[in-house]
Amino acid sequence: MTKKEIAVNAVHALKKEYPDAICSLVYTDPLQLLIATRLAAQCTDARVNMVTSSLFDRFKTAQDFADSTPEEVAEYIKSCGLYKTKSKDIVEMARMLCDDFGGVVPDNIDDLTKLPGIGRKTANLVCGDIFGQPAVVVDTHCIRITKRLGLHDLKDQKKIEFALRELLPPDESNDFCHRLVLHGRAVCTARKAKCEECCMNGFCPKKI
DNA sequence: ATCCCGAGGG
DNA sequence: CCCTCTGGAT
Repeated sequence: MTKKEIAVNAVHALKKEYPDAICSLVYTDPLQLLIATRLAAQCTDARVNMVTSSLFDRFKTAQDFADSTPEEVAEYIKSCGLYKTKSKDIVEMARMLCDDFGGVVPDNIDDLTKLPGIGRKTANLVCGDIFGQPAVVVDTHCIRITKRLGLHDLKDQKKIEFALRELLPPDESNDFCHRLVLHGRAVCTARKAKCEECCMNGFCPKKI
């Protein structure tokens, strides 16, 4: 089976298994998704949702964050880990949003990745979920599962993103990535993948 | 001990 | 490419 055939099979199998490709991060506007995704680094989204609940109660706009300090933001997000860089990034990002983007979250990868702490994963997620653009969100689950499926044997996140872009239908890629996260948590887990109950067991080469 | 919807620097 | 940042859960 070619990589493209495996990719098409995977898209269909996951669509059937997870009909709604839900983002499990809780947010009500673009800025909240931007921040929640930044907080998700090396942290479960369940915990991210716990801290953003009170964080977004205290800070409503980019200006609110810009007027604060990394020290204050850190108090809210400490339990997410990596809190020094995250809190610094969030305040500096908010200040750049206010200074250079009118306090509005930009709608393209190039501008988003100019923001401190915003890399390709977060930028793609925002472009896909907020602005409805074709996006390939390469996170830890995406990297692991697509590798096991034999869709690539790469390590560099950006290379994986572009490799998958060649294999996935543009209008399917965003939902596909969301479903990889759901599948990565429930079945194709990092430690002991539950291949017996996997909907892709029939065609996955299991390159674990 | 190892992993969690990463990003930036060397 | 690699490493580091970090608390919490398993």
